[in-house]
This record gives sequence, C-alpha cells and structure tokens, in this order.
Amino acid sequence: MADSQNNWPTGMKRTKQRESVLFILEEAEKPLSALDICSKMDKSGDTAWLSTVYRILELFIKKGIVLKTNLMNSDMSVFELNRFKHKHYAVCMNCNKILTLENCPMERFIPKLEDEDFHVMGHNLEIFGFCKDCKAH
Amino acid sequence: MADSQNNWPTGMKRTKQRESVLFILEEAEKPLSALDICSKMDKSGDTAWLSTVYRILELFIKKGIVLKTNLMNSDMSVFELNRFKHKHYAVCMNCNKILTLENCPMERFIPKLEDEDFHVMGHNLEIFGFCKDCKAH
DNA sequence: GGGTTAAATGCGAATAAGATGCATTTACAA
DNA sequence: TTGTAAATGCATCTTATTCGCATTTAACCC
Repeated sequence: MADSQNNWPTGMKRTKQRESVLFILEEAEKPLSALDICSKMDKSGDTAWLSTVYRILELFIKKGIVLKTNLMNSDMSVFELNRFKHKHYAVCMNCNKILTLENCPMERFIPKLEDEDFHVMGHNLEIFGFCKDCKAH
Repeated sequence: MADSQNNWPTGMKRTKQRESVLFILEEAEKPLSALDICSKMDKSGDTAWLSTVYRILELFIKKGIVLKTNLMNSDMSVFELNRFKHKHYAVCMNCNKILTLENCPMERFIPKLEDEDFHVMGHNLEIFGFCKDCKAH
C-alpha cells in the first residue's frame, strides 16, 4: 500500500481503515470529500462507515497529515494530504473542476489592516472562472 | 429607514421584511449571518421567519445587492451589502473578529495554471491569524 | 501465542444550516 | 376597490457532519 505501508505516523494505531484512507489520499491528485473517500474504500473492498472516515480525517488533521478546505463556499469540505507546500486552487464555476495554482500572490504582499498589530498566520485563496472546456459554453 | 426608504431597487416588491433586511445590512459594518439578521429583526420588532430571511438574501444576491461569503471554512455563510468595491477580510483565529483588508495582492498578479485557457472571473481571499487582543493569549 | 485493555469502529441517532412545499397574506396594478 | 401574482408563515425535508454507545481490534505484556 504504497508509502504508508512502511511509514506509519507515530502515536496512532494502525488500522485497516486508517491505512485505506491514507492510501487513497496518497494516490489522489486533487482534494476529496469524505464521501469520495468512503466510496473509493467501498470499491476497493475496505468498507468503512462514513462517520469513521470523518473521525479518521479529524485525527489526520490534528496530526498535521491532512489539510481540510472548503472550495467555492460549498457546504462540503474536501481533504488532501499535507504535502507541506503552499497550495491554492482555481475552480471552474461550471463543472467544478479543480486546477492547481502554481504561483501565489501573497509571496511579496504586505497586508494593510486597521489593526496593525494583527499577527498573520496564513491565508486562503481561490480563483474562480471557467476552464477551457466550459469557456465555450 | 436610511437610504433604502427612498431608493428601492427595481423589480422587486417592497415588503416590510425586505426593507428590514436591507436596513440591517446597510447599518452593518461587518458581514452578518442569516441568523444574525433574523435576531436583529426580532429585536427591532420586525420579526420574520428564518427561511424568509434566506429567501430574501437569495433574491438580493441574485439582484447583485448582496454578497455571500464563507469565512474560515465555517459552515455558516455571512452576508453583506455589495458596496461595489473589492474586499477581503482578515479573521482572528481565536475570537473570530473580522477585519477589513485594505489592499489586495491580486491586483498585479498573473495566475499560473496547468490549463492556460482558464478564464478567471474572480477570486476569494482571506487572511487568518491573531488580532491584537488575542495575540497575548 | 494468549490474555488484557485502551482505543477504534460499526451503527444509529442527533445536529444544524439551509431549502422546499403549501396555505395564507400582501403589495400593487388595473 | 378589487384581482392576482408574488411574498411570507410555518412545518417539514435535506444533507453534511457529529455524537453516543455497544462491539471489535491493535498492541503491549506475560
């Protein structure tokens, strides 16, 4: 099961379900919803209850292994492996395709705030528009 | 009732509830949730059902009068008057205070995407961190 | 390897934001 | 003033996510 086979993060029990979630996230190129993950598990034979998947994801987030995002004000969160590199997405307003943004405008940006003592920890950014397939209606 | 008294957007019936929602949004300095708006209406005597508030907000959004945002991956949307100027926020990770960001890094930014035909329509950005009151725990 | 136990999962039920359906009410045009 | 399409009150539904508890399981000890 890829990398996770030999490399298990410390401080958590190694269960079939956790291995399966981690494997799916390792293979995924784009963020997945909890339901996506659950379906993929079903297909591969490692079935797990949706609530279990949420609990596993919650744990992975706490451990810093996984990142949670909400794209386009959607009410469904998506999850991806924390690959420890800065990342943003562009989302197609028509087909919801997710594209990786390869640069970041925040690199050399100094935020101007009313509260000049605000201690910036990070930022969320997403671009929206129409992908090449949806541009021509 | 401030500006909205004499200046009613065209193409929609002028009802007590709609006037009240618009008034509240005009007075508000920061985005409000549907529930916030509903509570403020209760206090002022113009009670309305929460589902009505949602319907009014939906209409205002469609008319371009109101903007909807989700801050910090929260499952609750917030709404503000569309003042037709570009706007982003900084949110305190501790007290959830919302601060207005007065500049925008996207002004002179050219996004790099795998799909070089992506037609950018806009972007969402938020900064998170700790405000001056929460910085010193 | 077998037993012990704290932690994880299965499963159902609870939450909470938001949407929907329908009967009643209301704004507004004729 | 009256007719009517549209808006609201109200209840109920939906959907993502969380919680509670009984059962199962990983991992440590012998």
